[in-house]
Amino acid sequence: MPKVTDEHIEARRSQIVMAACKCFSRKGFRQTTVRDICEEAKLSAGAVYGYFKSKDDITEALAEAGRRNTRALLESTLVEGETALRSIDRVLNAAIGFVNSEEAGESLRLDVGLWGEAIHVPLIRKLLVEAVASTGGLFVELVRRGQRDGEIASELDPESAARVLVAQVMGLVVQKTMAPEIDLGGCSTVVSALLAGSFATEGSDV
Amino acid sequence: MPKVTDEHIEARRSQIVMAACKCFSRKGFRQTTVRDICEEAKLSAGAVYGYFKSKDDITEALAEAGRRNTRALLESTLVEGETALRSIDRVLNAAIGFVNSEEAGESLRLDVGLWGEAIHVPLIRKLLVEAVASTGGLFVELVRRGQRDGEIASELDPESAARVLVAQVMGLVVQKTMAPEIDLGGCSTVVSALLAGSFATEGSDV
Amino acid sequence: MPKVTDEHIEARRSQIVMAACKCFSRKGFRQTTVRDICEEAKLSAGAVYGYFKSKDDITEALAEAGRRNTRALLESTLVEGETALRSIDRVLNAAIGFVNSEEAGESLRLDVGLWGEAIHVPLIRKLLVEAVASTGGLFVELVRRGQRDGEIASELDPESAARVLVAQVMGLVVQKTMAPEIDLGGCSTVVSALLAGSFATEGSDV
Amino acid sequence: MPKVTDEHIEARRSQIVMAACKCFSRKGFRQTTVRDICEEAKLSAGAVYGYFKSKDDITEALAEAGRRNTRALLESTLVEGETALRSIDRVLNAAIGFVNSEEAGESLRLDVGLWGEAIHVPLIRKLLVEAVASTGGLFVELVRRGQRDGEIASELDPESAARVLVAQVMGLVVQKTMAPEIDLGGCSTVVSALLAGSFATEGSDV
DNA sequence: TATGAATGAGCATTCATTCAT
DNA sequence: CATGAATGAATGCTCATTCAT
Repeated sequence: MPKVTDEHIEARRSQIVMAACKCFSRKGFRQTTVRDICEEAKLSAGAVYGYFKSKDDITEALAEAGRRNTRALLESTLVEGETALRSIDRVLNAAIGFVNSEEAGESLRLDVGLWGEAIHVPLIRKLLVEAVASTGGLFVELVRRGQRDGEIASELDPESAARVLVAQVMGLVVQKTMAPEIDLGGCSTVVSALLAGSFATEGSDV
Repeated sequence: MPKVTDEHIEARRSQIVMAACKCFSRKGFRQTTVRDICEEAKLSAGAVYGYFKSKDDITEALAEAGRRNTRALLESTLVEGETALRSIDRVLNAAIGFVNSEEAGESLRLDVGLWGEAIHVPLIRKLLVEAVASTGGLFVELVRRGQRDGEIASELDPESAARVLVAQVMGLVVQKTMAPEIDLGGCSTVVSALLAGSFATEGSDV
Repeated sequence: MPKVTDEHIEARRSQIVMAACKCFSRKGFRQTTVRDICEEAKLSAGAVYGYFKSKDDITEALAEAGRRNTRALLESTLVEGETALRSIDRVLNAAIGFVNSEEAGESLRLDVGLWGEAIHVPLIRKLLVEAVASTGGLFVELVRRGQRDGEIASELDPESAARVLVAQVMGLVVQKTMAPEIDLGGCSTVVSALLAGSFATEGSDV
Repeated sequence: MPKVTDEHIEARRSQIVMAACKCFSRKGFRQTTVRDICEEAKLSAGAVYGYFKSKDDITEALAEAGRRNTRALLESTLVEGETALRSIDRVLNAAIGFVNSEEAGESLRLDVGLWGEAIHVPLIRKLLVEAVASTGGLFVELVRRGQRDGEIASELDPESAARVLVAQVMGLVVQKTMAPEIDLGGCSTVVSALLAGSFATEGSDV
C-alpha cells in the first residue's frame, strides 16, 4: 500500500496540475476558480485540497512543471558534434518554430500568464528565474564553447549573451500570444542573420 | 457649472489611472481591488465609477496610456541625420538602458502584468497589439531605410526584423521584472555586436 | 417674488411627481433611481432635493396625487337625477371601461405598485386607505340612498357594500395589470348582472 | 454522497423560501436584503446561493409556492354534490373568511407585494397570471355547470364571470392589507346577496 | 436657487477553503 | 481517502443624499 500511495499521489497531483493548466490557459489566472479546476480534473474540492494546500500552491506546481518541460524541449534539440554557433542557431530556430506552431498556443498563453502572475507571487518568480537560468545555462555553455573555439567574439560576457538569446525567444512568445495570427517565419531568418553577422552588410558601421 | 468640466474630467481620469498603475504594479491585477485604487487615488468608490464604468475599463485606460508613453519614449530617442543602423542601435540601447534603470521597475511590472492579462481580456490584447505595431512601425521604417541605403541585408523582411528587434527588448523586460537584481549592462554590448555583425567572428559559419 | 415662488414651488413639485410617476410605472419602484426621476424631470439632483426631502417623500406625493385623480374621475361619472342603483352600475361600468382602456395602463401599473409599496411605507398606506375611504364614501352614499328609496336590500351594511363594490374594481385592476391583453368587456356585463340580480336565474337558491 | 440529496435540496429550498416569505411580508421586497433572508433562514450567503441563483430566483420560487397554496386552499373548500351556485358562494365566503382572519395577514401582504413586483419582473407576472388562471379555472367550471343546470344566467361569459369572482376577492385582499383593522364580516353577506340576486330589491331596475 | 461631483454605506454575489459524513 | 454542502470574508458596483460652487 505504501508504494501505491506514492505513485497515486503523484498521479493525482499531475492530474490536477494538468487540469489547472488547461483552465489557466483558457481563462487566465484571474478568472479560473478552484471549482473550474476541480471540474476539469473531475475531482471534488476536498480531493484537490488533499493534494495541494491552496490555489497558489497549484500554480506553483504548474510553474515547476513548465520549467521541466522547457528544459527538456531545448535539450532534445541539441545535436552532438556540432559547432557551438550552429547549435545556438539551431536551438533558437527550433524554439521560434515551436512558438510559431499552432499547438504551442496553449502552453504559450500559460507562460505569459505565469510571467504576469510572477510579479506578485514570489515563489512563482523564483521558479521562473530558475527556469530562465536553467535554459540560459545551456546557452552559456554554448557561448563559452563558441568563444573557446574562436567562433564567438571573446569579449562578450557569456551570461549576458545567453540572456539576450533567451530574451529573443521570450519576446516573440509574448508577441505571438498577443496576436496568434502573426507568422514568425521571417523572424527565424532575421535571427540567423543576426547570429551570422549578415544583418548589417559588409562595410556598414554601427 | 464652471468651464473646468472637461479638464477636470481628464485630470480625474488621469489621477485614477495613475493610482491604478501604482496598485497594479504593486500587487498585480488579481490582487488589486477597486477599493485599493480608490484609496490610492484618495477618491470614493462612487467618484471612481463616475469616471470609469468598471475595473476593466480602468485597466484599458491604463493600457492605452502605456502605449502612448512607450511610443513617446522611443521617439524622443531618435536623432536626425543618423544612419539607420546607428539609430536602431541607439534606440535599442536606450531601451535596454531604461529597462535596466531603477526607476523603470514599476512601469515594467505593469507591462508584464498587462501582457498576462491580455490573454483573456480582448480589449487589452487589442491595445497591446497596437502598441507593438506602433513601436514596431518605427523599426520597420528604420530597417527599410537601412536597406535602401545598403546598410542592412536587403533580403530580410522588414516587418520580421522589426518584430525581432522589439522582441529582444520585451524579453529583457520580462527577465528584468522577474529578477530586478540582474544587470543588463552586458546585454547592450551583445545586442550591439549582433547588429554590427561582430557576434560571430570573421570566418565562422552558422 | 413671494407669489411667484409659491406657484413656482407647486409647478416644480408637480413636474417632479409626474416624472416619478412615469418612471415608477415604467420600471417599478425597486428599479427607479432618483437619477431616473431627475432625468425624466430634466432637473438636477440638488433641485429635486430642494422640493422633496427623500425618494419616499416623492412617492408619498405621488400617492396623494393619485388619490385626487381617482376621486375626480369617479365624481365626473355621476349624473344628476338618476336612481342610486343605476348610478352604481354606471360608475362601476365606467370604472371597468377605464381599466380596460389602453391609456389606463400606466396609471394602473402605478396603482398596483403603490399597493405593494404601501405594505412597508406607513404613510403610503395611510394615503391609500384614505383614497379607498374617499372613493368608498361615494358608494356608501349611493347605497344609503338606494336603501332609502327601496332599491337596495335594507339589511346590507352600506359600508360593507361600498367596500365590496370598490374591491370589485380593484381586483380587476390587478388582473388587467398582470395581463394587459385580457379584455374586460364581458366583466361589465357580469357586474351589471350581479347588481341587477340576474346573475342567478329566478328560482335558483344559494 | 448519501441519498438524502434530493430531499435535502428540497428542504433547504423550502427553508429559504419560507424565510424569504417572512422577510418580504415584513419589510417588502425593496427593503429585504439577501442578508435578511440568510439570517432568517439561519444559513450563510454562500449556502443560499447554492440553492438559488439570485434574489429574483428566490422571489420566483416564492410566487410559485404561493400559487400552489392558493389552489390547494380553494380546492379543499369544494364539497361534492352541491349545486354550482352554492359552491361558488361557499368558496367565495371561505376565501373572504380567510382574508379576514388574523393569521392570513402575512401571506396577504406577500401577495400584494408580489402583485406590485410583477409589474416589472416578467417571470413573476407570468406566474401570477397562471395563478389567476388556475384559480379562475375552478370558477369557470362552476359557472359552466351552473349554466348547464339552469342556475346561472346562460348569456354570461363564464370566463368573465370567473374573472369577476376572483377579482372580488383580490380587491378585498388589497383593502384588508392596507387596513388590517377593518372587518370583512359584512362583505360576505353583501357578496352572497349579489350572487343570490337579492342585492337589488324585487322590481328595482338597473 | 440650481448644479452635479462627491460621498460612502450598503447591496448582491462569488469563491477559496473547511469539515462532517 | 473522497465528497460537496457550508462558510463568510471580500469583491465590484450602486445610489440616496449632501454640499461647495
